[in-house]
Amino acid sequence: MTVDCFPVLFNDSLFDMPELPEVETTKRGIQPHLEGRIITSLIVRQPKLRWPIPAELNSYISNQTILCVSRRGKYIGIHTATGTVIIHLGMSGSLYLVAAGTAPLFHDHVDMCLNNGQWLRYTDPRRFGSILWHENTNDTDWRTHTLLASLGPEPLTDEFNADYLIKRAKGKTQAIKTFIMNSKQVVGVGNIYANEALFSAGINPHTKAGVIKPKQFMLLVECIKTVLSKAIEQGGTTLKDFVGGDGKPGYFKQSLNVYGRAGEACTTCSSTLEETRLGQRSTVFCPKCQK
DNA sequence: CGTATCTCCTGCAAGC
DNA sequence: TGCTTGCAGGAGATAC
Repeated sequence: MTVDCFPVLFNDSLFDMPELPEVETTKRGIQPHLEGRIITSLIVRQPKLRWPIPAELNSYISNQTILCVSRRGKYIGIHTATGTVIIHLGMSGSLYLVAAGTAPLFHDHVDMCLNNGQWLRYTDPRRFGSILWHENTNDTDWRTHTLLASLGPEPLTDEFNADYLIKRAKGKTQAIKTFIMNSKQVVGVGNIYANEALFSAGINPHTKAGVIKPKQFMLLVECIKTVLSKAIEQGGTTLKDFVGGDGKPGYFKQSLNVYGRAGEACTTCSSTLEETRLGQRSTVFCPKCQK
């Protein structure tokens, strides 16, 4: 049996959490298997995701050729001539290719059947993800969809720089951590990487965004770019172990300095890392290194 | 308008 | 051992 499988899977026995690097890795992984293929049908076993999968989606995309696959923030777009399938992985979603007919497990909610004997399988235990449809019109593309229209810049582009962030932060009383996690300011900075970037930049997560100095913003921007691009290079990370198709566990987790290390020693100064809550999110920082 | 809180869901861990 | 409870989190919805 030939299983031309996308070689990156999450270990489903462990908690996993797609952040921007995982989404980018997923997009890169599935892209070559999808582009140019024809969608023969869509099998929906569980339509109840964050929003219902459109009931007519199968009829919209059947017999359509996949023109390209793209990413905006944590959204993946699968583009056809008539519109775009918009997929968000939520907190526990994953996408990978299986051989046609592969028996689904309980959380394998959707299969997009292709004309080459492969199915793009969507798995999502917590069902926080979404699969939506944006129909093409004359003057719009998928980025004008309600969920994408007001997204901030991509963190790894030049558009995301210190000048931009300084302007956006001016007068803001919001904590810097929740500020950079707001997708209207910049997309793709999830909880893990927000914690890590603020540690690298030496900024206390509680600091009001508006009082941060330009030089600190320059450093913060660099740290965000570095932490995200490193993770992408390494094929993404997860909260626990990340398993590649070659069977080797991921190793980026081992380079996390603060996330998941509350009560442990700071890698820089050996102080005990503290944990607090910010915006209902676990926040870990070094009280000595991050002022 | 800006900001904080609530909410969806399930798997896992801790506590009894 | 088996039950209950709490927690984790992306990001839109809701409430100030």
